[in-house]
Amino acid sequence: MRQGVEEMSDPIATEKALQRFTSYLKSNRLKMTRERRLILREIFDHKQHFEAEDLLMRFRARGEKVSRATIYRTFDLLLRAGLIKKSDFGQNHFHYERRYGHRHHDHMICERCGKVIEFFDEELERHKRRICEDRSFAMSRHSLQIFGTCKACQEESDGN
Amino acid sequence: MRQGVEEMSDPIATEKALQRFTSYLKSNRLKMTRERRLILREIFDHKQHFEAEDLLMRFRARGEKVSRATIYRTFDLLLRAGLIKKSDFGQNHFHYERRYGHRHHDHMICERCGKVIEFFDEELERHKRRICEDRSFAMSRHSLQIFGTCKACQEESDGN
DNA sequence: GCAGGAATTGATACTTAGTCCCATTCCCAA
DNA sequence: TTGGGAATGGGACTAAGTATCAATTCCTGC
Repeated sequence: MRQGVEEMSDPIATEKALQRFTSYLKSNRLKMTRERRLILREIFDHKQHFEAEDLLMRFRARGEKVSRATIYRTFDLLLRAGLIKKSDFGQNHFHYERRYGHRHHDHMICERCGKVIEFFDEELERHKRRICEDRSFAMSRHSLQIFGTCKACQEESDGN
Repeated sequence: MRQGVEEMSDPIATEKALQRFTSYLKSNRLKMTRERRLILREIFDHKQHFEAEDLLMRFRARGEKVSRATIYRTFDLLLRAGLIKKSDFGQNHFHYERRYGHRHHDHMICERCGKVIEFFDEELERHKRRICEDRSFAMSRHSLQIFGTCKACQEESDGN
């Protein structure tokens, strides 16, 4: 399976995220540690989407000592700080994506090549809000995934 | 956590589902077995939503001999036959729901009491289709979950 | 109705993702 | 600079789901 969403990093965003994380920690009387800094940097300096195991492997490959437990614990903090987002792409583990400087969006997932396409549609958002209002449901978050076949894969199979 | 969606069974639907499953099996040169029948009946004679472990426990409680492996294997067949649907409600295991005689719908999940509210909105569906068309993405299925607090839970916390 | 081979099952071992535990180490405010 | 709470590592553990394989069941053709 090929991979998708290789959008690269922005060093300024990384610094801002780091600042935001530091202040989140401080305001909760938690500490900034070497490991937490490493994890945040690894996330914001690299591709948009990532997974826990994936990050662990990258650290190991570089000989950087960060344990699996710390990775999961830090993800949890980053989620609370609103710096990352957790989503389910239909596999048996979670996918994450960095969030700082990224507005909400939904996903299309190609079942053939695994590519993840982000999209945003204001009208769709309005609809979701309206549906909740109609039913007096207080929405905190939502998650929409559309599975199917991307354009490239459709063309590929047409060609054969 | 309280449970939601207790919509009860319709014996005619159960029989139709059984017929459909039998013909699906036949056309794939697979066999109808005691276990497969039991599982399908258990699903269609009971509540709309269910989980693998949940079903296993119910069989065990009744002294009915059906193994975990068979349950998962049968779920897979029922999915292929289009008789059940698999969804993710943000826990670390999958939830399923029967599908026969049920049109597509989305879910609201109350983060406080665990209730699952089904809803359907034609305009929202049209939107999803349009978004895919605009991007030449061939949608096969989609899944929308809205997380938040249901009306009852909101009122409960207002009262305190 | 029966035989026989393919399909299915159950039990258990295994895998994978993620969590728990706790002794040791690290951070940082005073 | 230091004291003590916070955090870490790493291994044990859990939970959901999958693989294996010998034993059993189904069902088609005779």
